[in-house]
Amino acid sequence: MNSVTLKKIAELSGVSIRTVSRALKNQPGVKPELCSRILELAAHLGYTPNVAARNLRLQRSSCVGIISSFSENHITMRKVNDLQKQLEEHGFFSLLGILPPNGAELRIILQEWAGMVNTVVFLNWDGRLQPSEILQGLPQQFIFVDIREFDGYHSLIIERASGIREGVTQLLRRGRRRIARCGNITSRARGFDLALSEFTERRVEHFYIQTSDSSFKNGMEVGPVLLEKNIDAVFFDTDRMAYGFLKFCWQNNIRVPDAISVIGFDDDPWSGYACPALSTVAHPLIEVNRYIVQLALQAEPPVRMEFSTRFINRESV
Amino acid sequence: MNSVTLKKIAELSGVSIRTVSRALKNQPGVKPELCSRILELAAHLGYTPNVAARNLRLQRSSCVGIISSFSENHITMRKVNDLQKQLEEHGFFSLLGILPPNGAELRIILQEWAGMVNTVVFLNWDGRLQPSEILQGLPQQFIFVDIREFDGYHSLIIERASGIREGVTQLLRRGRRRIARCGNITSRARGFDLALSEFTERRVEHFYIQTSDSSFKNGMEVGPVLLEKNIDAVFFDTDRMAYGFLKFCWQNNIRVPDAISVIGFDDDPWSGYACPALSTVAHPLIEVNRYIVQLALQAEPPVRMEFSTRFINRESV
DNA sequence: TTGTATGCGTTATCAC
DNA sequence: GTGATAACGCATACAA
Repeated sequence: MNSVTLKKIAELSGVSIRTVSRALKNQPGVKPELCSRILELAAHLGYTPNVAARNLRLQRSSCVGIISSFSENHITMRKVNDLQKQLEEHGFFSLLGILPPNGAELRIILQEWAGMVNTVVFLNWDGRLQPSEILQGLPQQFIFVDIREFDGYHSLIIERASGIREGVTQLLRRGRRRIARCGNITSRARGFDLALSEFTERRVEHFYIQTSDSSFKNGMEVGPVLLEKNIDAVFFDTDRMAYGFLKFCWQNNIRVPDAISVIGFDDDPWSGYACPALSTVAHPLIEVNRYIVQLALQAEPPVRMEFSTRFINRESV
Repeated sequence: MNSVTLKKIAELSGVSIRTVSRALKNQPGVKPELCSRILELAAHLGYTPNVAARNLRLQRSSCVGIISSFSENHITMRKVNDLQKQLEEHGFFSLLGILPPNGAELRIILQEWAGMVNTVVFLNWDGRLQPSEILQGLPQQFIFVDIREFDGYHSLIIERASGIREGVTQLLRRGRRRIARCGNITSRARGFDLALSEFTERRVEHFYIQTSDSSFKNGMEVGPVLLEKNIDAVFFDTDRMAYGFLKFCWQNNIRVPDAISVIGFDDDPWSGYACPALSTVAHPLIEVNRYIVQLALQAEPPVRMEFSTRFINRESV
C-alpha cells in the first residue's frame, strides 16, 4: 500500500491538508506559487490518492460487479471482455465474480462487494434460485442479462426469433424446405418456434433434434440422424456444435451447403474461419453492454429491455 | 451504497459498536443470548460490511489488478479469464484495466488503483515504454507476464523453444525436411531458431516467411509461397494464421497433412475443431497464472521464472 | 462481559 | 488564501 498521503505532503511542505487537497484538485484559492510547489512535491513523492478512503468518504464507487459462470466458451468470455472494455471507457473498473453453486455463497460475494460496487450484472443465473431470497436487502442495483425477467430487477432480454427469422428467409430463398434445429438450449427453442411459425404457409417442415448438450461432439454425432431424415437445412444451438457437424460432413465427403445448409448461433470469431465459413445468428452483445453502462452511470427504477439478434450470412447457407 | 452499518445495529440493539463487531465476528466475550440477538438483527437488516472502510482500516486489499490490451483473440481472453478464476479461488477479486496507448494514461489508472490493489499483472506492454519511468513510486508490486525482463519487477517468461522442439521431432519422424515458419511475432522467432538449431545434423532445411501480421488472412495469402518453395511442414505464429492456411488448402484441394504438415501456436479451443484438427504449441497459461496467485498472496523480492510450452499433436502433422 | 476512543486517508464545511 | 476539524465505516488497544 502507498504510504504517501495528503498528510505527509502537508507536513513536508509546511501547509495544511486542506491546502494540499485544493492544490492537487486544482481548486481555486491557492497561491499559484504555493500550488505549483505542492504539485511538484506530490509528483516527486509519487502521491496517489487512496481509493478506499475516497470511496468511503464519498459513499460511491467506481466499480461495477460482473457475475458470470466461468467458461472457456468464446462467446461467454467475449461478453465479459466487451463489457469490461465498455465500462472502462466510462471510467468504471470491473470486478469479476464467478457464479457460485449456491445462493448462500453468492450472497457472500455480493456482501463482500458492498461499499465497493453499486451495480452488479448477472450474465448467468442458476434457474432454480430465487433472486428475491438471495438478493434481499443487498445494497446494489442488479441487472440480469439474457436470463429471465425477475420482478424488481433490471432485465435485459435477448430476443432470439429476429435473427432466426432472417436465417429462415435466406433458407427459403435457397429452396430449403426441411429445416431442423439441433441442441438443448431452451431459450433458443422458443425463438426457433416463434420464427418458424410464421412460415407455415409455404409448406416448410421443421424438426427438432434434441441432444444432451450443444457441444462439438454432439454436432458430430447428430450427423447420421440429419441425413436419415433428409434434412436440407439445420440450425445449431451453438457455433461449436455446428463445427462438429461440419467435421462430420468433411469426414464423409458431404458438401456444405450444396447438400445441406448449416447455421450456427453465437457468431464466435472462428465461424468466419471454418471451411466453409459458417453462417450464424449473432448475439447483440455490444448493444446490451452499452445499455448496461448507461444503467451503471445512473441508477433507474427496474427496467425491462429487449434486444434483437441478427443473421450473418457466410458460405454455409 | 448500503446504509446498514455497525453503528446502526448497535443503536437498534442498545449495545455498543464494539459488542456488535464482536458478535458478528464470533469473537469470544459476548453473552450467547445477546450474541444471537445481534446476529439475528444484523441478518434481518441485511448488514454487509463496507469493504472500502475495512480496507482503509486494515491497509490491505482483496483485489489484484490485471492490465491487458483489449483483444478479441481467444488466447488473450482466456489468459485473463483463467487468471481471474484462479485469483477468485484464493479470495481475490480482479480489477481489469485495458493497456492505454501511452505511459501517462497508464500511470493514471495505476494511481486510481492505489489503495485498492497491491499487485498488478501486466499481460501486455508497449515495447517502447520504460517501466521504471512509468511505475516510479507507485505503491503496488508489478508482474510482467511473457513480456520481457525488467529490472526490479517480477518477470514470468514463456520459453517457446520447448514446445517447438517437440513439434520438430514429430515432423522429422514423419520424414519432413523442409520446414518453414510463418508470421511476424518476434518472441516466437527466437524459440523457433533455438529449437531448429539443434537439428542441423539431420539435414533439415528451414525457412522463415515473414508476413505483415499473423492473421487468418495472412495465413491464406502465404499459401502460394509455401507451395512454390516445396515446403513440407510449416509452423504458424498463431493458430488463427494456421486456419487461414487450412482454408487455402481446402479451397485448392491440398491434403493436410499428406501434402504438408501444419502446426499452429496458442492452442485455442477451435484448433481441435478444424478440418483436420490442428496440431499446436500450447501456452502454459494455467501454470503461469497459478504462480501469479502465489505472488499475489505474498509479496516477494522481484522474481524471474521461466515456463515451458508444450506440443499438442492432433491430425495436421 | 461490555464500552470508549482512536485512526485509516479523503473530502468538505466552516471559520479565520 | 489558508487551516482546523468533522465525517465516512470499520477494527482494535485499552478501560471499566
